[in-house]
Amino acid sequence: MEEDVKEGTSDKYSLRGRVFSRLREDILNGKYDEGVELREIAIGEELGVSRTPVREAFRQLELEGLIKIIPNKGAYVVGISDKDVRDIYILRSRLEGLAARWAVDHITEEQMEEMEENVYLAKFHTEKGHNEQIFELDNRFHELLYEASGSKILEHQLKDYHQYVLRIRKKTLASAKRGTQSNLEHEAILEAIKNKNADDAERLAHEHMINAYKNMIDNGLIKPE
Amino acid sequence: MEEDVKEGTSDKYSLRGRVFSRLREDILNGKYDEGVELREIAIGEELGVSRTPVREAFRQLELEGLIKIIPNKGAYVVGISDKDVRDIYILRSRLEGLAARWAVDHITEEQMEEMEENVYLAKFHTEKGHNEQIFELDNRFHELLYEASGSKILEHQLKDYHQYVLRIRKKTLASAKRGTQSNLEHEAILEAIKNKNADDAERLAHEHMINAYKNMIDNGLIKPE
DNA sequence: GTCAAAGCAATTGTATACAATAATACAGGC
DNA sequence: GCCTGTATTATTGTATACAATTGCTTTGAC
Repeated sequence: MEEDVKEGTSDKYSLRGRVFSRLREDILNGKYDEGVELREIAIGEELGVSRTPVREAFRQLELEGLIKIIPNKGAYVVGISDKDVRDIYILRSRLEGLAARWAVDHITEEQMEEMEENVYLAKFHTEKGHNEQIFELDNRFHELLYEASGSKILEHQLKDYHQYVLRIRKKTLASAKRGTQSNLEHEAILEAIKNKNADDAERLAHEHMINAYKNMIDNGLIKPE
Repeated sequence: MEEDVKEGTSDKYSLRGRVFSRLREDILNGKYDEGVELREIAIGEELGVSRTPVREAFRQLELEGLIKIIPNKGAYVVGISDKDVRDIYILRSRLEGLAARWAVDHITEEQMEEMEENVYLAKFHTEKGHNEQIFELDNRFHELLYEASGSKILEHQLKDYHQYVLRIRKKTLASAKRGTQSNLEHEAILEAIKNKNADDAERLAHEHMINAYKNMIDNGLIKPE
C-alpha cells in the first residue's frame, strides 16, 4: 500500500490527513469488519489526536462510501463486498478502455517514455519474482494510463477505483502466471497507443481488465456472481 | 435544484449538512467564480454557524473536487470547465449504457411501475411546458435507472455525475424540442428494459447521453472540444 | 412478570479557545 | 533605491468545553 494516491487529500502532514489515510487503508485492508462502529474518541486516542481531525476524516470517508454515518448515532464500516469488487472491475474495464483510447491523442513524450521503462522493468522483476516491485510497477502503469488520458475527471475516477480494490489486486499479482500475462497485456496496450491505434488500445485495455477479473474468479479470490 | 440527492450526506437537518448542501448548490449554480477563496469565518457568519461545521463541509467539498484546499492557506473554488462537462457526458454515455443493461435483470416491479408513470407524466408536462416538473421527472428517471441497475457502486457514481452537471442540464431541458425528444428516448429505454433486451437497452441509453451531449453543443451551452 | 416511563450514561453535534502557519508590511543595512 | 530579516496580522489547524440526542437501565405501577 505505502503511498496515498488521492490527489485532493494529499496533505499527509496534517493530523486530519493522516487520520484519513490511515483509516482508509485500514478499512481497505480489512482491519475493520463490516458493520463495526468507529468511535471518534477511540480512534482519536489510538492515533493520538483529538476528535476534531477524526470527525473531518469521517466525513470524507462517508463521502467515499467507506463508512456510513447515522446522525447522532455513530459511524459504521461499510466494507467492500465481492459484488462491489466485481462491479468495479466491469466499470473499470469500460473506463480503462476509454482512458486508453484518449491516451492515444493525449499522451506526452515523458509519459510514453516512463511507460516503456515501466514495461521493461516489470519484465525483469517478474522473472525474479519480486512481488513488491511488480505491484508498484503495475500500480504505476495504470496511473500513467489514467494521467495520459488527458481527462482530470476520468483520471480521478479510475484512481479511486484502483485504490478501492487494492487488497485484492495485491493477491492477484502475486500469482506468477498472472504477473507474466499481465505484463504482456501492458506491452500490447503500450504498442497500440504508440501506433496511434485507438480502437486496439481501447479493446486491449478493456480485455486486460476482463482478464484480471477472470483471474480473480478462477483463483477463488472472489466468488463469481 | 431543491433536493439533495446524495444519499451519503442526506442529514440535511444538521448544520454541517446544511452548509454542505448550500455551498455545493452555490458552487454548481455559479454563485462563486472559479478561484474565489472561501473563508471559514465568512461562510460561517453568512449561514449563522461556527467554523466547525463549515470546516467539515469544506473537507467533503474538497473530496468532490468542487474546492481545493491548500493546507494552512485557504479553500478555493475549482469550478467545472467545459472540458469537464464534455468528459462527464462521455463517461456517462458508457456507464448509463451499463446501468440500462444491468437494469434488464435487476429492475423491481415497483421501479418499473414508477418508471412507466414517470414517462407518462413527463409527456403531459412537456406539452404544457412545465419546466420545473420536466426537470424533476428527468432527474428521477435517471435516478431510477441507476437504482434499477442493482449496483451500489454504479448508482453512487452516476448520481455523482448527474449532480455535477446539474446547472447545464437545467438549461438543456428548457428547450422544448430537446424535452420532447428526451421523453421519446426515455420511453424507448423503458421499452427495451421491459422487453428484457439488454443490447437495445444499453445502446439506447448510450445514445440518449450522446444526443444530450450533442444538443448542448448545438445550442452553444458548452464549447465543442 | 410485564410494560412503560423517567433518569442516567455514553456518544455525537457545535461553539469557542488556543496554537501554528503563512502573507504582508515595515525597518534597517548596504 | 533595493534587498533582507523581523514583527505583525490574518487565517487555518487542533484541542477542549458545552449542548443535544440516543439508548439503556432502572424503577414503579398494574
